[in-house]
Amino acid sequence: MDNLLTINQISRRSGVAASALRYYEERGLIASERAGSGHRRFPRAILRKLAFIVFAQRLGMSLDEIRAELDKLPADHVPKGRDWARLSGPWTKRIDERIAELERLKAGLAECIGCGCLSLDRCRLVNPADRAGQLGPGPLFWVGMERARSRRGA
Amino acid sequence: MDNLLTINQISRRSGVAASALRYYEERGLIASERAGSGHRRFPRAILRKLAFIVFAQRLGMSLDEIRAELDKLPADHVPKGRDWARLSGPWTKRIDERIAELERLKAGLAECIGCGCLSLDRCRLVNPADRAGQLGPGPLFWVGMERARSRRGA
DNA sequence: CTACAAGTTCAAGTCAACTTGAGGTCAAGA
DNA sequence: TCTTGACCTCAAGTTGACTTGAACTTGTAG
Repeated sequence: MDNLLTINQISRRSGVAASALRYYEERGLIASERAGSGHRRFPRAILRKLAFIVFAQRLGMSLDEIRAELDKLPADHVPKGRDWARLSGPWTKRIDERIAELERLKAGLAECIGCGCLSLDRCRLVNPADRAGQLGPGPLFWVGMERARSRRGA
Repeated sequence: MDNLLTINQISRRSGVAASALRYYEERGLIASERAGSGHRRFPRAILRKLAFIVFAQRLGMSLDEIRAELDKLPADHVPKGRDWARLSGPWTKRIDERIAELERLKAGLAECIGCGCLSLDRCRLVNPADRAGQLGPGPLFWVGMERARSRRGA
């Protein structure tokens, strides 16, 4: 009934800490109205947005990236299924890439390490065409690679 | 021929920054002898160890975990293929879990978000049985979850 | 002999995503 | 009236994996 929820109600329902919610607001991922007292009031639809944020994080996206995605949502109405689907459609590719890397690593457990060829400069497994040209500062692997890629805008 | 390499030689051959190598040594992941000058000299076998470290990092392991694994290597001889294999064997499970999660997330892109059911408290996709009981400080997702799990020793 | 590159140590800085703490406001109940 | 509890802001702290900078030493080439 009550369409506006307090920060702790949202926190409980979403599993996201109140401090994190404030942080998300500060970073522009979510917005809130204010009660007369200055307390935040969130529309129920924020829960769906939070679900999206959590989801995207599990895919390894940074908050900046997520904000950019959320900015694509229509401002004139509460986003519906098709709006969300438009955002998340392209992610399938991302997930597939990640799965592919894992499969490669898994294969390497049997092949590469087992057979004894494991060597940084020769092994196609450990050095899959991108370790040579380092990106940002320091070795950025795994999720790190993802982040570096997006920080540079690719 | 020369069996001992300088830190920059190792850095070049491994793609791991010299500063990172010093850091790894400080953290006990690798060891070095010293030349009369006080400069580090690494045996060539260190390259294999570094390959392992890089590999493990791409699997989302922390340096502490990796060190623990490396400590299981025999001290009485340069580790061979079977030694490495014994370490990395159990990881297949880990990788499979990760792949499974990705598959689940991928399925959710079509199902959950598309159909409009996306909701933190109801969705089996976003809330796969562990978001309720939070672990460490703050939301630890994705790799974060992995780390948290191991930090707590499970 | 003098550069200069390559190495050393140690302390401090970086980044993301939060958390924690101090200090303050406000409304409702005993 | 007093207290409790929920909320606020703002600054500073946390974690992991490094990087960067300052100040210094060594080995080698010209």
